[in-house]
Amino acid sequence: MGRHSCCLKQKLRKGLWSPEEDEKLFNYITRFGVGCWSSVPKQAGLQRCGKSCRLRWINYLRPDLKRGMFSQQEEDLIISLHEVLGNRWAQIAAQLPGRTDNEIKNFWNSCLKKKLMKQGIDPATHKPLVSAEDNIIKEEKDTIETPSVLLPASQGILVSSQDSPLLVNNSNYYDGLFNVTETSREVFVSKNALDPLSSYFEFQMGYDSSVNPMRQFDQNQVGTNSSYGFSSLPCLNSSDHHGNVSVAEFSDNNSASKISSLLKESSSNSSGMSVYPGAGCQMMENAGFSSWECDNKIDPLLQFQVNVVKSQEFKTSSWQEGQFLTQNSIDFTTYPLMSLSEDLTGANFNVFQHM
DNA sequence: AAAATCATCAACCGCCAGATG
DNA sequence: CCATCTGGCGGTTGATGATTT
Repeated sequence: MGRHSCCLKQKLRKGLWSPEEDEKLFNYITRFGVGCWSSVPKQAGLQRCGKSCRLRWINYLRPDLKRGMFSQQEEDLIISLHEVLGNRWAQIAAQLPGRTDNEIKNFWNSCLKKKLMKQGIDPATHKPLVSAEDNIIKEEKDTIETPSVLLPASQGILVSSQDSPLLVNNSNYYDGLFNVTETSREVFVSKNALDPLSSYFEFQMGYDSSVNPMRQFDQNQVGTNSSYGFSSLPCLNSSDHHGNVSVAEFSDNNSASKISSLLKESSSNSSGMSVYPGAGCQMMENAGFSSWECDNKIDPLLQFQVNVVKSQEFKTSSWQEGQFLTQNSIDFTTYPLMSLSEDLTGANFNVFQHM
C-alpha cells in the first residue's frame, strides 16, 4: 500500500543522482519530452523509478529553475502566502517563478520558521506567540469573526486575513488598469511586515525594483542570456537576500550539482523550452500571467488573484517584449542535445577550475 | 586538530485523487 | 463499480558541509 509499483521493482538505484544519470535524464526529456514518467527510466536507460526521475527533473534539472538564495521579496511573499495557504507548498511555489515546492518547504523549515520564532511569531499561526489557553480563546473568537472577504475589484479589495485586514480601497490601487501610484507605494511600504497579500502585490507588480525578484530575474537570467524562450534560465550569478549578485551558486561542491549547473548553462544558449510537462499551469504563472483556473478553483487567495490579474488585462506589453510568452509545447528542435560527458571533458570544465 | 553540534537540502516515503481498463 | 496505475503532494530522513566547542 502506498508504494508505487515501479518502486517495487528490484535493483532500482536510490540516493543521490550521479552526473551520468542527470545527463541521461536530461537528454531524454529534452529529446522526447515528458509523457509517462513510469516509462522514462527504461527508455532513458536509468535504474530509477519513474517517480524519482520526475522529482529529479522538477526539482533540479528543468531549465527554468531559479537557483540561489531567496530574495527578501520572495521571503516576504512566502511568509504572506503561508499565512493564507498554510503548508500548501505546491500552491506557494506556484507564486514564485523558478522555485520548487521542495525548495520553499526546505527554506521554510530551515530558515523562515526560526526567523519568525525569533520575532515572537508563531510560524504555524502567524500570530504572536501566546500561551495555549490564550490560543484556544482566540481561536474561538476567530471562528466567529471575519472570514476572508473578496469584493469586486471595482469596489476596492478587502482582504481579511483573520486579525490583520488589509483594505485596498481606492483608485490608487485599482483604477481599472491597476495602476500603482505613489500613494499606493507609500501604503505598501508602510505595510505590516506580515500583512498577507500585500507582499504578494509587491511581488506580482514588481513595484520595488531595487529588490524585486523579477528585476533580479531580468538581470540574472535575461541579462546574461541573449535568447530566452521562457523564464529563469540558468546563470552563474545569483542574488542574496539583499539583491547582491554573487557567484555563490557554484559554491556547491556536489559534483552532480556542478554538472547540472553546467548543463543548464549550456542549455541556456538556445532555450526554446517553454513548458515542461507536468508543471501544470505554472508556466503561465512564470510568464507573469496567471492561469489559476487550471488548478485552483475555490481558494480565496487564488480567486482574489484571478480577479486582480484579469482586471489588469495583464498589461502585458513589456512582458511580451521580453518574450515571456506562454507556449504550449516544447520546441525541442532548438534545444541542445549535448553530451554532458563531452562538456565535462571539454572546455566547459574550466568553469570548475575557477571555483 | 578533532569531536560535537548545527544547518541545509536532495531525495525518499506514504498517502491521496484522478484516470483508465 | 472495482482494481490498478500514475502523478502529485506534504512530511520526513539522512548525507553533507559548516560552525562551534
